Amino acid sequence: MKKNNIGKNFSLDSIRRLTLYLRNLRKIKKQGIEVISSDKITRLLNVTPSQFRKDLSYFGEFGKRGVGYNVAFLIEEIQKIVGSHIDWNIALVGLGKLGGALLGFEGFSKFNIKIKAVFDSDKKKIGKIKNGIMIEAVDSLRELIKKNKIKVAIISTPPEVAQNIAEQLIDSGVKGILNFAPVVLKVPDNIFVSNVDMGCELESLIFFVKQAN
Amino acid sequence: MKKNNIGKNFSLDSIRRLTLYLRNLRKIKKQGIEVISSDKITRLLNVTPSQFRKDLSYFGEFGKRGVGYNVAFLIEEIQKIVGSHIDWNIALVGLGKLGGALLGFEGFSKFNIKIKAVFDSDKKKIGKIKNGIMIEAVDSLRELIKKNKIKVAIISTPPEVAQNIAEQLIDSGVKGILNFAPVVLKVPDNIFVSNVDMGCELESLIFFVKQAN
DNA sequence: ACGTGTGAACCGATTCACAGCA
DNA sequence: TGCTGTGAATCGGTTCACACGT
Repeated sequence: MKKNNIGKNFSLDSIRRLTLYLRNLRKIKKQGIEVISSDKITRLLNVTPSQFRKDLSYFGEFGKRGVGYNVAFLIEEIQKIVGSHIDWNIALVGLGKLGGALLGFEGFSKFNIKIKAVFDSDKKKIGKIKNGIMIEAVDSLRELIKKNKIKVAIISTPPEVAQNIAEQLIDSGVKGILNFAPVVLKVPDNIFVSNVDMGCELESLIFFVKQAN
Repeated sequence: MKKNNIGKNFSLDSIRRLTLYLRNLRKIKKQGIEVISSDKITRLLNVTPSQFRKDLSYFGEFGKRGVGYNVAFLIEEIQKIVGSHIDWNIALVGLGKLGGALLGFEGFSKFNIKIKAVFDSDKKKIGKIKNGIMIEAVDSLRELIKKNKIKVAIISTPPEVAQNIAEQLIDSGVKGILNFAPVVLKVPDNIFVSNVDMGCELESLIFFVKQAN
């Protein structure tokens, strides 16, 4: 039995898939299914059974040979692995259209992610309350990030200011950034950045569609 | 000299990077820089020089040995490769907060991507004009997608209806889907789907932040 | 017999290192 | 000399195939 060989072999994609499994296991549980095999669950997910098993094997043994996985148990265990059994507070910087959409996005709460602080530079917005949370001035970003010990933030600002915001965030203790601004952020090695670049995404999709005629 | 060995070795990521190069080359051009080496440009992009050169090599020879790349020329050539020298019409299905943000997203126009049709099922929205485009009923999706010969669509609907919408789109000739709904779409092999799953993205980011303490 | 867990084989993408040309 | 273009080497992630436990 191997346990917690963290940092060994698993990739970012393994973890992304774990979160995907988690969401789908919850669906499966709601349907009243109590035990499921790697074969059955992965048919819904565009993942191979062996990849599912391998992803889990990095963190322990959760199944029963000859039987499959107990759905409720596996949900618990994956939650422990990815950490979504505990609330996690994040910040959102830039409350334009996209920021507003992210603030209202229900998908985060499924993972116990709470947007705890929201920042914008527009004086018309500052001080107002949206989705039950007060919009703060970017000027108070450092102070509030530190005070709330926030470690993860979303950047949905215009591209021109994204690098500067990133630096302020990192300076205040943030270790992970989900970046929606279409720029490549320059950050130290110990900071995790995940980019969602919708323009590039769509453009490369169009490329493949053209290729295929 | 090798040319147009399309379908040979390049990956989805190669193409994504090409679109990234394109955007950054435009910035570089604006700064008045006329010639740039793979080494200089990739310093800004978290890409290695050899990867930059390899990505381009799949499509031709665009640089001068001992010199570098002519910025304006390279922009032209990459535009030809990814196809953003010609307007490309897409559809948007689901005009919630996220859909609204996408409709107003300026990043698409840089790649000459135009949202040509917008659909929603909310009767209060149908018939209204937003960002200069009329919101259509989902009931007329098939008809309008066919009529406008739209090949690429964005799904930003609630997860429950995403699969059904995808099927309608594919049925009407759509070959590529950018999916924001947090579900795994089941589609035929010849259809390209790119998923943007913000919940999973953020959750896996949190995982790595936790790991690192 | 059945499905997991996992080392080994495989495969594809990245990086290396150098030949080739300005 | 300097930097590109690219075959070869390397690296890492996925899949295979089977031993193992139930």
